[in-house]
This record gives sequence, structure tokens and C-alpha cells, in this order.
Amino acid sequence: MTIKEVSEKYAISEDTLRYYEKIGVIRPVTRKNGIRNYGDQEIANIEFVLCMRAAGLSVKVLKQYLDLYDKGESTKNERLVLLTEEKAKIEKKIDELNRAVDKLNYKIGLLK
Amino acid sequence: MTIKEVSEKYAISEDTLRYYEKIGVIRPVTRKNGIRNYGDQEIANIEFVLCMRAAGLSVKVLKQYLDLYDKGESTKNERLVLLTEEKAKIEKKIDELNRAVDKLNYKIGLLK
DNA sequence: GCTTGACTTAGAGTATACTCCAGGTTTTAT
DNA sequence: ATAAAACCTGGAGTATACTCTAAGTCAAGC
Repeated sequence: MTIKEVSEKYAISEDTLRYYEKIGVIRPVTRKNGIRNYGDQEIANIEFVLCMRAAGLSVKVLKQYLDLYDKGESTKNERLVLLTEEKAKIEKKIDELNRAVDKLNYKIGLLK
Repeated sequence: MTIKEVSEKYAISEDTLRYYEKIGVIRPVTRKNGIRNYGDQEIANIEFVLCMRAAGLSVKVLKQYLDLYDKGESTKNERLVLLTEEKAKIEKKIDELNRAVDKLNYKIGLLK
């Protein structure tokens, strides 16, 4: 898959894909004559990264996770801790969003 | 209430409170000898703004809402539209967060 | 009355996450 | 073979939302 195809499939700019690679949020993509050719594994990683970014995980923590992953089995527990912490943050965020929806519903009710 | 008290009550910096006032996300606070003295109405507005910011609303849209509010009754419908749109965005965000939690639960399960 | 600490302002600086640009290479279609 | 389109790199620029700094004002205690 070319960078353009990935870009279109996930509605993300080519610049962002190169940027993620540059800062190590995704692994260096294999190339043909210097041109990126994304494989299934790479696509799966990108999908994960995009889902996590949409949930507010920083690129820094995503790079950290990838670095741990690439260090192998010995980092399993560190990864478990990292993912568990991030999950807790997201759940807290969900609560905040629900509170905001409640407030908005109240204000919307007053306006109708 | 002084700026310090508000800052402590809501765990937000004094700088941020001044910043919100400067850019018009909250109304000019009444002062005594040039020093801010937050009243009940002002506190309520700040609470709303903080809840909305926590939910991801931009300071720009919050300013827009306040501007409409201060223009009076004639902007009721515009405000309704604005709040309804923002609510929809938050609900979409909640879905994304839930998807991320699902993915994380799966990964966490594999690590345990 | 003078120092200390909290407050004020305008404006500069920072962090995060892209996004764009210049100048060069490769692929594709004619 | 060649022109146009798509790709590459390193690095500069931008948007958002603060956060900090400098220089000055104000209130309270000694």
C-alpha cells in the first residue's frame, strides 16, 4: 500500500504519516527505491495509533509503548502498567464528557 | 472571591483565569482597586467553561457562545445550534474513547 | 513610612501536534 | 525519451492553549 492509499483509507494526511514515522510512533516503513510500501502489520499498527490518538494518548506515550514493545518480553510488565494507566485516563475522560453532555442537555432544554 | 481562591477551588492556574478573561471566554471580572473579585455568577460561568474545556470545546467556541449570549434573546436559536453541534461532537468523542478502551482491554488481556 | 507579599498588565515564551515548503528523485503515461 | 505526477528529505512554520516574565500597584503588618 502506498502512502497515498493509507492516507485516503484512514483520512489522515501523508505528512502526518511521515511525521509519525519520523518521531517513532510507527516503525520505519519498508521501502522500494526509497518509496514507502506499507504492509499488513504496518497498517495494523497505524490503525492502533490512530485509535489511541483519537482517544487523546500523546504521541510521546505511543512512542514509549512502541519502544518498550521492541525491547521484547522483558518489558511486558512495563507495557501492562502503561496501558492500564492510559486506560484509566480515558475512563476518567469519559466521565468528564458525560458530565458535559448533561450540562449541555440542560442548557439546550432551556433554549428550546 | 479572590483569584487565588478561585484558582485553588478549581485547580486551575491564576494565569489561566486571567487568560480566559483576556480572550473573552469569561466576562470582565468586577474589581476592587483594580483587583479581581469573583462573584457567584462569575464562579458559575467559570465552572461551566471548565467543564466544557475538559470536554474538549475550544476556547474559540466558548467565546463565541458568550458573545451570542451577551447579544440577548435574538441569538437564542444560534446558541441552540452551537450547543447542539458541540454536544454531538462530544458524543462522537465518547464513542471513540469507548473503542479505545475496548482495544486497550484486549491488549491488556494479552499481557496478563 | 516602609517592606513584604499578593495582585495587576502587556507581551514574550513554551509544549504539543501537526502542516507546509524547497529542492531533489522516481514512476507513469505519452 | 521526456514531461507530469507522486514521492522523498530535512527543516521551517502554524494553531491552540496556555505559562512565564518584567515592571509596576496595592494592602497589611511592623
